[in-house]
Amino acid sequence: MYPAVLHVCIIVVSLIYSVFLVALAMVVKAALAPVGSAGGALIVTIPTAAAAAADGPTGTGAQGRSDTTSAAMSGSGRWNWFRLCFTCGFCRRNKKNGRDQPPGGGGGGGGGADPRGGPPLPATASPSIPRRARETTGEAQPVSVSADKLLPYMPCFWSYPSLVFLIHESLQWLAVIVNTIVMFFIGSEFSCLKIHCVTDRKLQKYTFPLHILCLIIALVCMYFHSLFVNYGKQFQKAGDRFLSLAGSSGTGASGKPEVDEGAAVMWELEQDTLRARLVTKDDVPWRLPPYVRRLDASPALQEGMDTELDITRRVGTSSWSCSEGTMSKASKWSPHSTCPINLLPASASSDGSCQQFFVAEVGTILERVGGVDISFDKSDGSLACASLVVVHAQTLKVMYADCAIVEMTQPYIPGFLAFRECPALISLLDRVAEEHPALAPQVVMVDGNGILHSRGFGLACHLGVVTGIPTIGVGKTFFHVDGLTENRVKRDSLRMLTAPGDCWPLKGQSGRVWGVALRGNKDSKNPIFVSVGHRLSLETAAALVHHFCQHRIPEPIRQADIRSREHLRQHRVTLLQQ
DNA sequence: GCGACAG
DNA sequence: ATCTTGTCGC
Ligand SMILES: [Mg+2]
Repeated sequence: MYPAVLHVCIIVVSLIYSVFLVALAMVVKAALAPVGSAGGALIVTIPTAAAAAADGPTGTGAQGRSDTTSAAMSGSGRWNWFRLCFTCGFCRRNKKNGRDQPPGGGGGGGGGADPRGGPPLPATASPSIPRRARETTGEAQPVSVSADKLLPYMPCFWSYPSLVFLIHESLQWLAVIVNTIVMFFIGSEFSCLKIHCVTDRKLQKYTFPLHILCLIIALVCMYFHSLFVNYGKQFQKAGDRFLSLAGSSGTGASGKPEVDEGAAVMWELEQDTLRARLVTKDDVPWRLPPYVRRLDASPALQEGMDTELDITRRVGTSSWSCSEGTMSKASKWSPHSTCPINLLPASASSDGSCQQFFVAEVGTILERVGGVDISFDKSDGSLACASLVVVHAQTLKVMYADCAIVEMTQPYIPGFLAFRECPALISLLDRVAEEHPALAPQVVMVDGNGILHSRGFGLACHLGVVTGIPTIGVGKTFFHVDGLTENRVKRDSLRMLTAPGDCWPLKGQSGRVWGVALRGNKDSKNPIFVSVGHRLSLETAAALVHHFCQHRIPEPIRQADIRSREHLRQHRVTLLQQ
């Protein structure tokens, strides 16, 4: 019976909430259009237990403000106010604003208050009300909702899956509403539950008016909420699959992009010709700095790399064959449908044509390590921002950063990432070599695999061979190849990688070592996958990547990721403002 | 036979 | 790759 009641509540609240949100969004959107850069916010205040007990129930009130800098919050309803403001999708709690919760939270006993709108813990309710209220009003920061924070979230608001949005938010809202209702009864002293206990040899009397019920309901809500947050992605995926299934019967054009098989043949040919120039051994003019520690597992890596150089077996199980260019029975294209691979790399220093970046570098010590990444816009598939960052090897400080808004022409097709991302990255590398040659990277870490690839030639190899710069491939998720599956690799990594710097070779069914799973950080339990790009051995690459692993992602790639995303956000703002 | 599949 | 909330520890 109780779940049914809960279910009805969720549905009712969702309906009201959705209507409210749509109306609100339309109003704000219309109001913002002529104003331009001035922001707007709608503020809804709901009292919490402390405020209600101190001032009596004030109910909910809505105030519209055009000048956002003068918005003030009442009492300790701060968190609830914050919650409402956020769920409206209008402002986002950023790091600078986050100081409303003092970092030294242990200083007061009031740290037990539930920030999610649930009821505060009983022990802190009555004695800390005045101090807490004073603190709150005293440091009540005017919450500024500036236009550049507000505008980029409007499209997201519309594109957020409505079912997920409703369930997700309504569960939290239910807790807030129940809290409010119960607080109303508290204000009128409807009923009380009294508990006496002894602490510090002193009799304490606590009064919990309906708090227990409120607590139970809120806990149930929080339970469902956490359940939903955990499995939200899977729900979303299932929903997408269902929708695409339902849609495909009607339209048929949804989901993955169609692969032009003629282009795929051309791409495979290009990969094969470029792979002839690939160098998988150390072939660099500079030396590794002494502070870059070589990893312990080095001998195993070297042995595995050397033994399996002439694999001609077929990787993958697809029936597609490229003999004579006949795409016989392949209705669907697959990245693992490959020609027999000849993974014979060229001998080191086979051609000197790639040396234009290193004329004056002979004998120096490695100093500048680059990282590249591209961020995308979901609403506009062709809009993207490519970024190149150069990080100093010893200080890990950013020496050079460059972003460029680019237009993507090719879709993402597994196995052919290079044909989507390489042009933008090459132009960035060309630009730094031309305009700031002293800052040009000596190595580039690429957000994508190198050798670890269904055809043995991933994005990092491609970029390295085309530009001639030594590259390292760093993957965040595993790319299935040669009988290695993500589940097994993750499980083994969890078992084997215990200390930072631990790595183990990814040896496939054929015995070839495709790369290493590396645990860069003490805290990151899932590894990154380092593979050879160009002109660097696997051992050197892994040691270098580990040296930059302040976080799970090595610093150059991480910075490029962050900066490209931020640049794209700014670009979206300027686009929307004009 | 079908699904998996870096960013 | 993209969307999102929320918590925790250094
Ligand atoms: Mg990337």
